[in-house]
Amino acid sequence: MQTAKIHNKGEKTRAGIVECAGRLFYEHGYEGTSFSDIVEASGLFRGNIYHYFKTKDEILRAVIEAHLEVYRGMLAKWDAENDDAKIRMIAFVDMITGRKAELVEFGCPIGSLNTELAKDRRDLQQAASALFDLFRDWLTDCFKQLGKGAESESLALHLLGRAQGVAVISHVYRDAKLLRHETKTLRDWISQL
Amino acid sequence: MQTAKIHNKGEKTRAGIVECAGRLFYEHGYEGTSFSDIVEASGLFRGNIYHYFKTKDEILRAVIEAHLEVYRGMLAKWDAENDDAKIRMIAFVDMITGRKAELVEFGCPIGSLNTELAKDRRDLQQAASALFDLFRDWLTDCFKQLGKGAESESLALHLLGRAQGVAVISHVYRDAKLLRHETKTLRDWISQL
DNA sequence: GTCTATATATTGATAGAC
DNA sequence: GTCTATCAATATATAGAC
Repeated sequence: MQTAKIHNKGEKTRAGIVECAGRLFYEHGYEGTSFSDIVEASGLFRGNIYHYFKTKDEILRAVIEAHLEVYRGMLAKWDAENDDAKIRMIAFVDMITGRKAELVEFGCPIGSLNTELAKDRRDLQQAASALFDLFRDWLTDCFKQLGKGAESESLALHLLGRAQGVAVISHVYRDAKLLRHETKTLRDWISQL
Repeated sequence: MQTAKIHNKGEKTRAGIVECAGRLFYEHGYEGTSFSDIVEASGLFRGNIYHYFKTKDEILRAVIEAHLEVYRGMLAKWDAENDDAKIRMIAFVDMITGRKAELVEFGCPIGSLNTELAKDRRDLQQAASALFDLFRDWLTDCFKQLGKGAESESLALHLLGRAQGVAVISHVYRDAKLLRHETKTLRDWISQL
């Protein structure tokens, strides 16, 4: 277990590397980002980064952990703000619309990472799939609260898949209007559940 | 324009390279496939492959062209076999179900290629998006025949996105049952149009 | 914990004999 | 058109001075 608070310069440096690498991995892909890219973007020295992470793979695992933490916070916030499961799921869709600029330019940070890693780095993809699990489980709880019982997980995966489809097609065509239209379709689907 | 018929040994060798590289690109990604991988898998020599293609990028462009040709044939077959647009679109969904084994293991050949190239090789992604265009235009025609008029293209992109979502989520979880369930949902959606 | 220099492997690509 | 040898650049990773 890692503390959220940063106590010394080392942890701050480490967190900086993770944030920097996370952005590069998202914008250029994991294999598309070289160690030297991380060196340049972070403003640190090679040896310095290797002091905190033994391998590039380890950096990615730390990035995934950091993302998990961010998304956990997001879900907790939505849970705290709304009792109604439908409104919570709408918040999920609104998050997609709210990030449309980056989604159109770089794709879904979770989906594109998993898709890349699934090709040749199944070990890392297993770690990255935890990001999907997080939303799948949260959505499953939402559907359960709507009385969907045993089909709740199936519905959660359906909605997750729909969201991925929206992200992929909007990204391929770099079309923010298409993303807006498709998320509207998703909101309508949730409303009429 | 390229002739479909192979007339001499050179064209046969070239076609072999394209087929071989296409399979490797699909299974391991474009960047995940090295030139040496193509050399080994094809059983040819480095210089021999460079005789037919000046760069690895050129091989990918030839692979995209070859895929376009295959899919054009598929669409023509569906058009020839069925007058009803709904049945033709069901054939599209059935194709997904029929290829579920490879989709679950390697993802959608069109979607995963575009997603990878969109990150750092926008020049190549532009070429790869023609594969999406092909299905988008064909589906648009189907919706027009169903009397959907001006919203036909929007519906085509919706269905294309849904199909991508099914592929991504089934691939991430390597779950053929999930793919079957989601394609059933797609068939139902088409039926009730 | 910071910084430099370097090792080793692999990448895509080229030259040129046959 | 076939095949070998090799290049230059880049990749990740390491050793070790400070």
